[in-house]
Amino acid sequence: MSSGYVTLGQVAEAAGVSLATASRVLNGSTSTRQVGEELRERVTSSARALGYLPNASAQSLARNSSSLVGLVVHDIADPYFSSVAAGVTQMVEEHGLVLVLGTTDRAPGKESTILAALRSHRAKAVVLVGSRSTDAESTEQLTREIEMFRQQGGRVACVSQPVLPADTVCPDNHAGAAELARRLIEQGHRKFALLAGPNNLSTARERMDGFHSALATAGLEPDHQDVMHGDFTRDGGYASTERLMKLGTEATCLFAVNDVMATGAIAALRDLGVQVPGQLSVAGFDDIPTLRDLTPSLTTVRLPLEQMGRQAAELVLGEEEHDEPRLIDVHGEVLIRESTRPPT
Amino acid sequence: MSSGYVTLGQVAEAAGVSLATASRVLNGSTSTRQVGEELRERVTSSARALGYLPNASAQSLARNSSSLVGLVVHDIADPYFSSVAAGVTQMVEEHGLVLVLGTTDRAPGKESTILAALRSHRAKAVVLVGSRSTDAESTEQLTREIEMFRQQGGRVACVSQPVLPADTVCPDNHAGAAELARRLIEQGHRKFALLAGPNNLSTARERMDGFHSALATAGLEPDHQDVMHGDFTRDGGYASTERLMKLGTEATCLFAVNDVMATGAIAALRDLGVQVPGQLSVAGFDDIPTLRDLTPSLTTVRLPLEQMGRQAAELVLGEEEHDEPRLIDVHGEVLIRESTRPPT
DNA sequence: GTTAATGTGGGAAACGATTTCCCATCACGA
DNA sequence: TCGTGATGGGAAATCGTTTCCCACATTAAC
Repeated sequence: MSSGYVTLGQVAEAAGVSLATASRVLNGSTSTRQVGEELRERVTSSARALGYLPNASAQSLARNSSSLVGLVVHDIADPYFSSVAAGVTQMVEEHGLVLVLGTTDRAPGKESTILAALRSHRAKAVVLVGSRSTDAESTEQLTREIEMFRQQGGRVACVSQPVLPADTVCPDNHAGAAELARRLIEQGHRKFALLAGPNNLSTARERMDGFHSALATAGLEPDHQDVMHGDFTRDGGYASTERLMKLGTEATCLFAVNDVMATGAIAALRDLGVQVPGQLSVAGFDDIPTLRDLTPSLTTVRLPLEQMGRQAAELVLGEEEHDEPRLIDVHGEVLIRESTRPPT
Repeated sequence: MSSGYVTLGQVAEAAGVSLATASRVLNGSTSTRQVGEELRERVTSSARALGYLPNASAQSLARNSSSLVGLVVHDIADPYFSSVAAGVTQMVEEHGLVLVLGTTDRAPGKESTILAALRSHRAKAVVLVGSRSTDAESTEQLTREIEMFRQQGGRVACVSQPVLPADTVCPDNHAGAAELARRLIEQGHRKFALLAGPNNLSTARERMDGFHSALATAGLEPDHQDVMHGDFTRDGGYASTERLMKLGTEATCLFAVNDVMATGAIAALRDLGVQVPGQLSVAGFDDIPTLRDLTPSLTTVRLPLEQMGRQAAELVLGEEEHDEPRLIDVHGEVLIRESTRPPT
């Protein structure tokens, strides 16, 4: 008591039963095994009396599986990730499991490191969020790591990473961006500037491609559009926009491939004295909840971020063990708001 | 190999040494024990060759301590918490440890549950973030749980929870709010409306008290100010503001005790057709990074959220074991921006 | 009235590491 | 040559649970 730990042995002793019996009782009846009503009562009551708390490490060791579930994101302060994380967290706790959060800081090898740690802890499952750079070497390493994780009985799901061999919840970036482009063209825009993010990120690339393909369909020459690459962050958007404006552009509408960059773009334009949407329209992608109160409100493509997190978690926490990877397609809804308007 | 696991025993066998020696090598020499250079080499190389990954559960069991560090927040999607979380995460990973994230959803008993789970996992430390309701019963239970956590060798730090018996990183809410009030009075405001949040939350209460005390000092009657209580969320701020305006107020400035509520307030005012700051000034508290691009930009009190997270983590991950709780006071910097201006 | 089937409980071997003893071996000085 | 340390390495206990397997009843079946 003084030193802190109450073991199952002590509970068993106090209840006058064997270790095995005590374990059986506390595990909520191991399958078909029955334990007498009276003994069951004796065990539970002395467990409660002693304040017994099972040693999770010992359980994991014996069962060769823990109650840990991993979640890997690039940056938890980024509202995109924290929204998805909220969904994942919710489901994980609902299942009575414990969430382990790993952040990569967008460093290439970090995911593998985190996955190894989860493997070492015998984690039940892991949810990988966010498109990664398509760097061949680290992708290969990650794939290997995922394979090992699976072999150890762990389950893997991804959000927005269609490349990886695992269950995936993925927004239809291409269609969403294309639809957005159509709507903007409908508004009268003909010349666009694109804040494209890092060009080796699948998400960024898909959104750009979708946008471009809609332009092509409308008979507009994608090649004539200005494209700026930069960080997927608010500051990245700010910097890219500054660069863009310094270079000069004829665009009447700026499409940032995510809301966070669009926010940076609007800030940059304000600092440069460019009216939004008066002189330049701005559109984003994601519909980040925290950014919904921006003025002007962002025209964007709404993604159910939290729900995507929940779905991904369900994919790995659910009963059924599928053998081939499942893909949940998420539809994005175009929202035309104040930040875009027909060009003058 | 096929079934997935490589144990230390296999590594030892491959290297032709005993389990003990292999362990000593891989633990980086247990204190004074030396292992021959040649053997050391043989062990590490066959560990690498076999792809040995220590079983964290087994290690925890043997050492009676794991590499897990807990972080408890109310809601990870709330940018206040995700900012602090980013700081904590950073330090935890820097120390080569693994972060466990628990969220309470603002439910009273949840923290204790999470703490018990961490105890069960023999977590090294835990950081508790966010003021809790001053509900006597659950506070007592939490205090007990913290005490047990400590007895098991775990360390505890809090952010913004000055009540609890543990190392704490706490903003000086009173002083910050008071300073803000002074600056607003300086601008010419005399009549304020307060969005106070839940009135049993220490943070909300302190900020309100600080604000009020500055008013009193300035010879203004705090009692004459309008006060609205409500959720600490964006929607809570929105709802409270609607109520406030419906009731009517003579205030020229609205102080929301956090930025998230202030954002809701501005949204509500916009929907009601009230100009900010033209007809009504609005001020917040925290300086949430994601909300810095709001228009009008928020007058607020800047808190170094991420740094606070880092400091809390350091408190509990650092070398020295202090016996009496330390308190790190965080100063908030008043930022007068666009959302407030002298009343007309 | 034996035998089989069933239901209950305990004993003891895992699980995979760490760590404490204890035993070789070797070198060195007396 | 014989202690006497020092040094490197192995055997085994230990951590707290789970679980396989066996023993003993009690009852059912033939």
